Amino acid sequence: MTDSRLPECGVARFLTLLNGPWATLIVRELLHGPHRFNQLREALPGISPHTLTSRLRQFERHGIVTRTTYAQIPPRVEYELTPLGEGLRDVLEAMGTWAMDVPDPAADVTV
Amino acid sequence: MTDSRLPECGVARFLTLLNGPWATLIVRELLHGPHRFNQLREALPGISPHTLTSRLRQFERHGIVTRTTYAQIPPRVEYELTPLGEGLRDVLEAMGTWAMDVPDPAADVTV
DNA sequence: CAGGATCCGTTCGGATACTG
DNA sequence: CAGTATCCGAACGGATCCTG
Repeated sequence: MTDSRLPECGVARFLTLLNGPWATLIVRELLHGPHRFNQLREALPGISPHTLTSRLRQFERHGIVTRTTYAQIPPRVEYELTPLGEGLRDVLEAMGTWAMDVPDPAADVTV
Repeated sequence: MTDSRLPECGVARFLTLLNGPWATLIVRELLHGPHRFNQLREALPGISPHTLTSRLRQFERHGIVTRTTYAQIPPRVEYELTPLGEGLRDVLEAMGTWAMDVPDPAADVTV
């Protein structure tokens, strides 16, 4: 579908910005404050460095997070939400509270 | 990652319920009222019947939409949001309004 | 410690053709 | 009209190894 899906729709834009299952999870973690790379890895069990880097870089490009490097040995890099990224707090909260009200259908074979 | 990602987190649950780029778009369309199958197809340029059926069926299982069949020729089937699905209105709106405030970075090669 | 490079598997979705 | 069946391609993510 490339990206031709209803561009006038904010929801579609949101999905482009936070695509992939890990995106929102990472943001959610950053809502707790600045994190270092490995801090995020520990907070997100199962995520690979590849994926984490990928999402983080994308967030940078969109101005959702900032990357701060401290020139020291060993290296230290911190990721922090920008005010724009902070704005996601209410959105993620809305998503979360809604989802928790959905009963569990138990079986979910999907497709 | 299967599904072992922070089950206690509502956001993760949300992503499981509305997975895939089309999911939220379909719900958004249904917020305008009941739709027939082909009505949704027309409203969502580019979606394939395969995908649409897949998402719709998933929504049914989760109690987000209802499927009503009218025994007539030609067949007539209507999809409608349940009260649970209606609850997504505020969530999608929050997503949309946030996303529209994000400036366009122009280049977005992703990964 | 932070992350780039590769290779590969899974999933989601598109295309097409065919039914009740 | 409203799907279903099949095949296939693209994207996202995991695993592993290596580097500044």
